[in-house]
Amino acid sequence: MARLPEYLRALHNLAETGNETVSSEGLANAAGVNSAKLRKDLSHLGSYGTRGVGYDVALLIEQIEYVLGLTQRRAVALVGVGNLGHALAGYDGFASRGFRIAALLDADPARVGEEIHGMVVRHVDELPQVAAEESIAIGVIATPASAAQRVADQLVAVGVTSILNFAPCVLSVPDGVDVRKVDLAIELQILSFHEHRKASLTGLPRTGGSALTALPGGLAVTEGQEAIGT
Amino acid sequence: MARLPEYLRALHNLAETGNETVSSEGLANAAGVNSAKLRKDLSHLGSYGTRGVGYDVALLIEQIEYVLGLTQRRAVALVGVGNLGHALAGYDGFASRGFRIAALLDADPARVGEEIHGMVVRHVDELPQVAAEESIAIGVIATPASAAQRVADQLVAVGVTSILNFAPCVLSVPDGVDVRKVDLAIELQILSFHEHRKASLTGLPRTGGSALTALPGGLAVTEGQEAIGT
DNA sequence: CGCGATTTGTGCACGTCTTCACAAGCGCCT
DNA sequence: AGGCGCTTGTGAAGACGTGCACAAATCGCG
Ligand SMILES: NC(=O)c1ccc[n+]([C@@H]2O[C@H](COP(=O)([O-])OP(=O)(O)OC[C@H]3O[C@@H](n4cnc5c(N)ncnc54)[C@H](O)[C@@H]3O)[C@@H](O)[C@H]2O)c1
Ligand SMILES: NC(=O)c1ccc[n+]([C@@H]2O[C@H](COP(=O)([O-])OP(=O)(O)OC[C@H]3O[C@@H](n4cnc5c(N)ncnc54)[C@H](O)[C@@H]3O)[C@@H](O)[C@H]2O)c1
Repeated sequence: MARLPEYLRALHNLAETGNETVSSEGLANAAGVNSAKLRKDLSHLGSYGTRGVGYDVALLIEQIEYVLGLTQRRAVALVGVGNLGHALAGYDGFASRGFRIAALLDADPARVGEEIHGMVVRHVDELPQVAAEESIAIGVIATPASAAQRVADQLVAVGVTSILNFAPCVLSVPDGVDVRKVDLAIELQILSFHEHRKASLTGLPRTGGSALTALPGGLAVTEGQEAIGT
Repeated sequence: MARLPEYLRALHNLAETGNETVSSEGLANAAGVNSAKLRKDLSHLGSYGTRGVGYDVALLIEQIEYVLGLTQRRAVALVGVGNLGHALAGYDGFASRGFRIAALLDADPARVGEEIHGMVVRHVDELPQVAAEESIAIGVIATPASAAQRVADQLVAVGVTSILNFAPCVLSVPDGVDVRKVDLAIELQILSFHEHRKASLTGLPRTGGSALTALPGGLAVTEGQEAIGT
């Protein structure tokens, strides 16, 4: 499930504060989900809880990390060392979560050779060599949208089967290749939508709203963390 | 729906390439979704298509932008002008998608006063004044996780009801406040999970796998763009 | 004017996810 | 040893999202 990483982070926090065990309710709170949901999720990866006690934090971390494939530190290739790429290259959250930036790549000759956080930027056409040197598990695309598809093709060509795409466009990849997208503008627009909806509700409490704003049941925006109680 | 922004982007692309109308299938392809799903989505905001012809691109853009509340350019306050904050501040995708960075805020005195892309960084404690100057619609948190909850509280205190959180932690906010989270590590871990699963399947084709890797029906990871055909 | 090609809008069925509620199990205390 | 409180694991029901398949509607053309 997509919630496993969330649980993992919460578990690490708990481990740091000295907790040995945690109840489903406690962990659910820390991860911001329903406790029944959490129990069902965990039950899917086997039974690692003790009734009356809870889950062993260390054991659970181990199990989740195994399921997520974090037992091996995966190599990440970052393509596009611009505005965003610089920030990503300097992000320590990679290393602390089981990943390692193995290469920085860019197409701009002016950028190639530049050293960022101890890593030298190489040209994107060197991708085959980079992949030969060490197995790239994940490719991160931080180029403009116009170049994203081409970069994706290059990544796929050297055997990368997982891509994280920051460019605002859809990528076409062969079967067996996973693509996940992070699009800032989409997130903002979803928030804007909610703002608009909230404004319509408070502003015109009785008109019923147009068919556009007051949709039947409200437009469901999936995956939202949405208004966790105080 | 959360897919509306995706449609909107595809529509803008189509408009730029001179298309007047688009069929549900065409737009679905451009947005990477099923055509039936797209039609159902669009039908929820009223009927703006013409049978036998398709949808009027310009009209549809207008309608979606209205639903998303993009008719007014919303002001965004960015809190935490560090590594990531700098990249965000320089991102032109804000402006081109209906948003405007109205303020840059940070707690570090060394950062306050710094000028980034024509905007001067102000202290986070000036948030009330900033909010008074102009109505902040959305707050973006790009601070370390340890400060995120505090910043969220400050944002809520000045009336912000939509928050985009880049810090890897769950935020507690009152009812009526929407929070969306972008967590890079989670995205990578989901990809890692798929990598692990793929490796298990090809490596041990017949063992059936442990209960951990070969879950019944496979673990569903929602929202994935996942392997769109060539 | 009528007909066929095309495309939308939607009823329906199916699978998935979510949540409640509770029995079964475990540990602790007496 | 037994009882009691707490917590897990799960069955069942409901809500929800998805996709198929088709009727209704529109346009262009003869
Ligand atoms: N800056 C942000 O905060 C931000 C936020 C969200 C999404 N994005 C998206 O991330 C992408 C990058 O944004 P940015 O602000 O860093 O842009 P940028 O222009 O600063 O950087 C893009 C980099 O990609 C390189 N590049 C171009 N074509 C390439 C190719 N074919 N192969 C390899 N490298 C290539 C360029 O040389 C440049 O260094 C854009 O698609 C943008 O929409 C940016
Ligand atoms: N850098 C990345 O690529 C990246 C990617 C994903 C997520 N993140 C997350 O984004 C957040 C920021 O990352 P970063 O690399 O920019 O870190 P950073 O340390 O470079 O920047 C953090 C900034 O927040 C400021 N800050 C600290 N406390 C504050 C407060 N109470 N109020 C206002 N400002 C405050 C600091 O002064 C600093 O300027 C972190 O939570 C990180 O996990 C970063």
